[in-house]
Amino acid sequence: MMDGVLLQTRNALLAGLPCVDYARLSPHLERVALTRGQTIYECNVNQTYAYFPIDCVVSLLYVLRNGASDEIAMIGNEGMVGLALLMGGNHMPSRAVARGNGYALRIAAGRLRDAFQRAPALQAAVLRYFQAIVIQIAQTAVCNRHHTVGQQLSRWLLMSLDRLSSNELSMTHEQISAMLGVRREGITEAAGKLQRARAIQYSRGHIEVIDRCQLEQLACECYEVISRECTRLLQPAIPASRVGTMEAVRPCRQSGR
Amino acid sequence: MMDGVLLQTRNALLAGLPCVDYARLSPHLERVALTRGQTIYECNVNQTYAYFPIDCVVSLLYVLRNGASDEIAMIGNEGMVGLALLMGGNHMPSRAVARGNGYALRIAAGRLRDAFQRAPALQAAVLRYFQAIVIQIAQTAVCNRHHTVGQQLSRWLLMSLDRLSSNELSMTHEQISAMLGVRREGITEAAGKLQRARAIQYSRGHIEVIDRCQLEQLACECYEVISRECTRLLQPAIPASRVGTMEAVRPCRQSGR
DNA sequence: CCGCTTCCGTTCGCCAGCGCACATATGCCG
DNA sequence: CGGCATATGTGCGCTGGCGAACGGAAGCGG
Repeated sequence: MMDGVLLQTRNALLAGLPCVDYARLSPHLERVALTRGQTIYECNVNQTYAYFPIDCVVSLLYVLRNGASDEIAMIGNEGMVGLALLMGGNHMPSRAVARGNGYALRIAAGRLRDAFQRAPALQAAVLRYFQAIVIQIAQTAVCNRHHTVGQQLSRWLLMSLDRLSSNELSMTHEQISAMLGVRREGITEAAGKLQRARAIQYSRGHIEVIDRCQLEQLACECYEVISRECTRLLQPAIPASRVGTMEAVRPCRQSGR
Repeated sequence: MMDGVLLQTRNALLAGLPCVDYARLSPHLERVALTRGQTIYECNVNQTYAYFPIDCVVSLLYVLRNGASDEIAMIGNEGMVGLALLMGGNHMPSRAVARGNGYALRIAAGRLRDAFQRAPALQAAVLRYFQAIVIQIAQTAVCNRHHTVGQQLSRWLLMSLDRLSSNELSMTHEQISAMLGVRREGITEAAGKLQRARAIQYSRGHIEVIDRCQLEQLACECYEVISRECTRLLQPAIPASRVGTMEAVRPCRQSGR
């Protein structure tokens, strides 16, 4: 429990809270290990805990009747998993899955609801984050409709990178295809192009991004929008005294609109 | 202003509030006319008023750089327009457009924020509604990826019907195509099939649904999910004393999951 | 070192939807 | 009633992505 304090500041949402609010939550936060592929929430099942990822990414996945799936949002240490629990719906028609091994801080639903009511800064931060998620989902919808697999893959890689501390990720083409809701072959082809363009490099479930800027060129405008809105909505909530705890979250891009 | 009370109860979100909270808002609500095609919020511009539709539908539209567009959510008298204003982001990268002539109640941003903080029931209702919107957007994303234009058109018609008091709507194929993010010809073809199947009937910008059940058969599972979650999330907030004011909102379907 | 599983590469036929072009048809307005 | 803008119908070639099938290749465990 001693390392709890250190760990909590690694989640940007928590790190951005004023000390007083943070202190209110702190005793109820519990560090838990998440394992690759672990289902955190099942579809339409009440969410009993909320999770604040520290060093792993969680995907919100829609699964259709015919087995097809589609990632609608990804959550890293910039946010939290379990919004339905604060919104009052208690559950969602989507599944939450950990995309890698790592840790998260979890808190019981009731405790969090309580804090949400009493701590205005927490409420504000969560609501702003929630808006960021909405924008992410909406942009995904648009992207699904209008952009090619190659563009979507680029966007997805960039978004993943923003939520990881390294520029390497462990996912097979098969797994990525389930996220983007396309065929495995489609990913193989698109990834092949990116590799030939020396933007990425991969082998048997390990992908490394070696030219991030090129990836940004190849991605559609969706990435830029999501990225911009995400920083806009998360930044202001973080007091100056706490900056420096979330380097990994900040994307490297610098372009205007 | 005398008819204000009557009108307010025609918006389900307001109708569901306890009298005390409703009374707090009431003096600040102002009836405004919305005209077909009117832009209520422009992209990335601060939202200064929130709107509670009474007898018209508002679309949230994403517009891409190349001019393509895509409806990500539709809002009728079951909800409100202007969530970004309560979420703290103040604006969204999408546009809000009125889809027909009608009325809405509007309230200044500050007043609503104030009430949101002081009236727990309002807060709860809005948050639950917000979750319903999220689900709608997410399902749209999935639908965009996996389903045919015909299925999507059926879903879209059903969703529109649920938000109108009649089973007739004024939209050209061209306009619908902008909503679904497809070609006009695609809509013409899909609508033609629906008409030949005697599910709908249309002519020059007027579409009438004549066999709703068939439409439900032809739509993808997305409609069912959105519809179910929408009623789940809106229903419980409405005290028994107020029921009967929102017949038009309730869809006619009866199937289980 | 061998065999097996998993992952990636590639091909082929197919089709939904695109973009374009143009042919009607219908209501509206003068 | 006649012209005109708008709405709808239809055809054509094209392409991105699908589904299925199969071959090679890299790791892993025995």
